Amino acid sequence: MASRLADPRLGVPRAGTSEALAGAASGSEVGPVAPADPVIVDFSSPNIAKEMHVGHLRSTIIGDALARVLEFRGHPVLRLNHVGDWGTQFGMLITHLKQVAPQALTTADAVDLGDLVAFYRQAKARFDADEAFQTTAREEVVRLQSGDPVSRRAWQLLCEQSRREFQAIYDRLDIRLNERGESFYNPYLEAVVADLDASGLLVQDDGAQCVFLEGVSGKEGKPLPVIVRKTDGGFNYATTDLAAIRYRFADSPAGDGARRVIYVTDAGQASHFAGVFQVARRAGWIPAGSRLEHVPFGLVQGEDGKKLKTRSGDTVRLKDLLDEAVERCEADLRRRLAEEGRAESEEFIRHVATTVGLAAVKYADLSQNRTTNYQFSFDRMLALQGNTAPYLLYAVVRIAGIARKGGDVVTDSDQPLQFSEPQEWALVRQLLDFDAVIAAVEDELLPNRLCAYLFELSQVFNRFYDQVPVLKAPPQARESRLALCRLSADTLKLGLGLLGIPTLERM
RNA sequence: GGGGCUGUAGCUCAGCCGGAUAGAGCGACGGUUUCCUAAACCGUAGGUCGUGGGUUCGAGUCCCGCCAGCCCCGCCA
Repeated sequence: MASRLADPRLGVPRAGTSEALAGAASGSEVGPVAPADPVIVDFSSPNIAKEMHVGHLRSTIIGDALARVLEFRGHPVLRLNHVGDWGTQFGMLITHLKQVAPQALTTADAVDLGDLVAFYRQAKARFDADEAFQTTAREEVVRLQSGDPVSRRAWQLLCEQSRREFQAIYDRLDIRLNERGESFYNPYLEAVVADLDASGLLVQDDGAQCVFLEGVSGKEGKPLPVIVRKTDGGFNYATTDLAAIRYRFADSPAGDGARRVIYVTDAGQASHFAGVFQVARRAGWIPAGSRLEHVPFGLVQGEDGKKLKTRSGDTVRLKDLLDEAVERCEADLRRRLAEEGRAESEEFIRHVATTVGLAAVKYADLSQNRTTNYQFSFDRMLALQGNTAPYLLYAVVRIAGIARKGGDVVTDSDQPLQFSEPQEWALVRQLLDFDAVIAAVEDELLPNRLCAYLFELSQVFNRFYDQVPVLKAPPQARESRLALCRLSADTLKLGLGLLGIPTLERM
């Protein structure tokens, strides 16, 4: 306990160092310290010219939390936003815009993202219905991919427009990401196919170039192919994903030199990644001892158990969803303040509502085992009791209240800590589990384990708070209890921080 | 047709790679406030772990069959 109080890392060893000794001294059993291998977390990944929706929310929140945990453990983490900024869709969109809104392709800010989404929809409809349009669109893709300046400029404008919109969301959620879209891998696609050919994996089938998968059979018992070059000579997303894997594991400067690559996408892509991973492995692109992992998550469903939609049947925009969470939170806070006769500044109310609202959205998502579908409910996530963000944040607030009224805790007190009550021991036991939980999350990539731990910690703390006096305790017990409070607060703040959730002093 | 995921209390979910009487929250019912924010705490009721077999000293957990829901399956990403 004493060593934890003096340790800003709360007993979690940093990978690749000998801090495991410190962990052992405090009685933890984290096991051998992993080397500080470079890790890539590929997450969020929205598509240009489309709006972010709840599907991106899960990837963004889970990916960010995993990246934070891995960073905290001492790994150099590259957070990659593999945005959909390449491919047939741009042929469609640019062709359509050239005809109906050419200014959008030459002038910045001529259209906003909402317009783009509408244009995209129109373009897609024409593409599906009109063969001539389809041909023109495909030609446009070829022009873009071969670097035609007019196409290139149009593409850049579209990307910038979308990028600003995405960034607003990321800023709001405090998410750091490096954009490296599909287009980045364009120069490597030829080499990928050449490599596969050289290793004898490439097979010409039905006009397309494929690699046939081992152990996976499709219709009529034929092996399932991964198509890396289409009949028309173009590449597709599998080629891009392969190029990305190859680049990410390749040593610098021709690559990222990663030793663990993590993809946070919906579970629907599981078989796609399984196929692509197998091809990459057989091509010899994955160094021995490296980990290549798909971190799948389930669908976000409405309370009816179906895919989440607005009342009018549209997909829910992420921005609207976050707004509503904050608005509901603010309304609830104002009602509560009125009931309690508390007067708080507008700034306080806005700050608390924003923090709690966004925390609730994040926590609701992270606290579930990601592999299952997840039922989205404002009422449940904003509930003040139960396994929710407000409950955890409230525990932190209670401790802050003690600190305000009880002064500072002496960090290097000569007095040995003394505990007598079962509630104290329960809290001690829970606090000492923190490092093992972090190690488990690092290994299993399941943020809900950390959530469950923090919820239990809050419960144990609330019991302690309710049943054991702190400030009114006799001097020696008081010091020990204040130390428990401080370590509880530190653990909650650090743990929530690793989930991307900031805490409050008052709420 | 092939493959994947899921099925645990009325509801939403845990259950950490088999180990003791299956856990939590919500909801229901009943309590607690001259005291550090009651956004809390305490208690009661509620489950043949989808189903049928098998492996094991021991299965919610592993294997097989079946049923139900969702998702994926050659040139979209």
